[in-house]
Amino acid sequence: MATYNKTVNENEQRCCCPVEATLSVIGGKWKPLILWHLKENTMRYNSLQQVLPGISPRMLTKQLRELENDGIVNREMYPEIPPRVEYSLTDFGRTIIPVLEALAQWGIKYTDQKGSSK
Amino acid sequence: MATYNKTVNENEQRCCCPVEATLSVIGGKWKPLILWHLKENTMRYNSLQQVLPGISPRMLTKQLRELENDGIVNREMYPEIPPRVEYSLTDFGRTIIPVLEALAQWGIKYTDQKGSSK
DNA sequence: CGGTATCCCTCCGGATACTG
DNA sequence: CAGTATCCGGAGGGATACCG
Repeated sequence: MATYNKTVNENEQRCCCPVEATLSVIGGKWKPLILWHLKENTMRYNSLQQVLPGISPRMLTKQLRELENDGIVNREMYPEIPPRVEYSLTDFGRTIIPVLEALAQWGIKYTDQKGSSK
Repeated sequence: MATYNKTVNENEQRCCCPVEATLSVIGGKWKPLILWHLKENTMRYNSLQQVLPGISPRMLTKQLRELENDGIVNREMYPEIPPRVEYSLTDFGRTIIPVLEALAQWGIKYTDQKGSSK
C-alpha cells in the first residue's frame, strides 16, 4: 500500500498528455524507420526486412500489425503463388508525416548541438 | 551467425532517422509528462513527484538526470535548510516545445479517430 | 527536502527453427 | 514469399528502506 500516488485514472492520462498517445503509435525502435520508408513507397515484407538493420521477422510482423491496428498502415494481400503482400500508409497514416518531420528536424538540431559541445 | 543484416553501422543510423535521436530525448513513459509540466513553470523535486502519477523517486531522478545531460533541463540548487532544488527548461530545451505540441495535436486527432471508430 | 541503495520481477525483443 | 512458434537473456523499471 501507499504507492506514491493513487493508481492512474483515465482522466489524468487523457488530460495531461496526448503526447503519449502519439508516442504509443510512432514510438519505439522500429516504427519510426518503418514509417520513414513507407512514406515514399509502398513496400513488400521482404523489402522492409532488408531495409531495416537487423530486424527479426517476428519483430517486423509485430510492428506492422500494431501499425495496422492503429489505422496507420494498410496491408494489401495478393493471393498469388508465390504470395505477395504490400504495405503502405493509409490516408490517416499520412497525417502523421509532418509530425515525423518535426521530430527529424529537431533531431538534427540536437545532434549538431551535441556534436559541437563535445 | 547470419543475422538478418549486418550489425548496424553509424551511417545507417545517422542517415535514416534523426527521429530516433529526438525520441531518445523525449521518449519513454515519463519524459513527455515531465517536459509538459516544466514548460509552464519551474518546479521543485517534490512538486514534480506529486504531479506525476505514481513515479518512484528513483525513476524521477533518473529521468531528470538524463534530461539534464541532454541539455534540456536545468537544475538549480539552493543550499538552504531545508534544501531546495528547482528544475526548469533550458533555452535549448524550449526549442522542443513546438515538437511536443505537434505530438499532442496529432495525439488528439488520433484519440478522436479511435473513439469514433469504436 | 531531495535524493541513493538495494532487491526483485516483468516483459521486451533477439536468435533460431519451422510452415502454408 | 511471408510469415509462426518457441526459447531465452537482459535491461527497464517498480517497491521499499535508508541517508545528508
